[in-house]
Amino acid sequence: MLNSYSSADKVLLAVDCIIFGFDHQGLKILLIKRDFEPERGKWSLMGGFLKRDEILDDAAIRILNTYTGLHDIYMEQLHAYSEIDRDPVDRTISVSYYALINIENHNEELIKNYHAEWFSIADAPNLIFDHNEMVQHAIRRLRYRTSIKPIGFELLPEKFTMRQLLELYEAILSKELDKRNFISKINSLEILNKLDEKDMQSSRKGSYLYTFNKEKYEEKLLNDFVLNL
Amino acid sequence: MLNSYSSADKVLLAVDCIIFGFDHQGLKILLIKRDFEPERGKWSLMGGFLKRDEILDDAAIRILNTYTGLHDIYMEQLHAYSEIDRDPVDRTISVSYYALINIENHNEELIKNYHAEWFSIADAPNLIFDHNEMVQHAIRRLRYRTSIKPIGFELLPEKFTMRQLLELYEAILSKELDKRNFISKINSLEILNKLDEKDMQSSRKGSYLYTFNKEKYEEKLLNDFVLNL
DNA sequence: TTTTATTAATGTTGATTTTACACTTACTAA
DNA sequence: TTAGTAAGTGTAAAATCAACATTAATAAAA
Repeated sequence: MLNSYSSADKVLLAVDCIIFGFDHQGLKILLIKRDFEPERGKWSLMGGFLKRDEILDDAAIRILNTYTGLHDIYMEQLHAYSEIDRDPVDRTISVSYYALINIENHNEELIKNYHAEWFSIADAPNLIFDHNEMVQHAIRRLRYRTSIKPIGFELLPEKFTMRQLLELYEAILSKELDKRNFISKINSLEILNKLDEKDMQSSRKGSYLYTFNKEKYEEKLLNDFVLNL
Repeated sequence: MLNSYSSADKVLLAVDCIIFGFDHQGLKILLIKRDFEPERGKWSLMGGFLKRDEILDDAAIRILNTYTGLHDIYMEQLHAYSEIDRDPVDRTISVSYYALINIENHNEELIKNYHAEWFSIADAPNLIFDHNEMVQHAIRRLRYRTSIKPIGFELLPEKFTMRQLLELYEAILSKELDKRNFISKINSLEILNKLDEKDMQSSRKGSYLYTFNKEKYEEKLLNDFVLNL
């Protein structure tokens, strides 16, 4: 008798994505200006509804792809939000995901079409519904992840300087780090390849460029560790 | 126009609870034998459907209360599970919660009526749907929580011995801990009150009983720390 | 009453990790 | 040639962690 759940209430299930990027200005999130009611014209996370034949992870991937054109992005489920009136239209439960992307890689055109914009974490506008809370939650999770997994591959360009990596960690943890201690800790992880090439933008002397050593990096991703920065 | 979501699919939303307890045999979970189809007679987590006028946290509290009679229990949301056919009856997304309870406190009668039973983590039976995965996930989360928050208040009786606390941590982390190092680390947190009273069950000498210093304990709960055990 | 058996309680030391800290180098542009 | 700028590098003191064994208290048995 496959109808024993008939008395239970069905609800809408949404997925909202907190998309993190990083550039010289610091940690950023990608937001869109809603072009439908309610709250048309207000800023919002990127979201959508779960489809009947879709799992949550795929819905998150679909939504990210719709607004950025990106594939194969690191995403992680965060939390389900269920306040009764969180969405005034209909009872909607939202499951949030966060994604880490290389800010240079997204599709500019899509971003424009959707009235999307990157905002620094610090001066992001007020968001609709409970999206502010979702963002705060995502930042906490990202900070935690930083302490047990290496980070950077997803948020930095292919080639990057030590300073960029340092500033990324500083942005995520929102605290200053000691340059020498940071470098020696990162080096002890052995996840970087030092290139012969230098980046000449930042100084006359130029600073060496690095890439991630993908094998080592992924090995570290598998086994949690504690990285005290 | 409050009908713009009309095209989206609605789904059933369930809540499943992983209920942890602890006694001299170690870490346990509370399971019930399902008395309805599908999978009648199989072991399962305690679950139920989200009601239209209810938030997820409250649904979890309600479900826990239904099966144990307990109120005011530490619970934390874990994860949303959404595989298409995870429940063969109808498309159901389940949000899992885990709870920590004092195993002595539950209502025996309720447990009996529902055919519920405590199982050691190690030899719990196979569970329906994706409930095994939920349990594994909950154990990982519990382990993590142990490393950044004090634990015990919720799982131990009011008065307990150092040995009990040690064994609780050993059960959660599933590794042996050095007794002296453990005691000095716990003492350095200053979250325990040592009583004049002794427990005479365990030895001829008797061992001192402790209670948690609620204020200090909750202060530590607020501020994450790292407890390397 | 003495002995025995059992678990509780307790501190130290060496090893490791973390933190704090400042000068020299390399290069370009003036 | 000089001046200016960020890059690159090492050490020592402090804190924390990990390993380890003996004595104390008591009840039960002899």
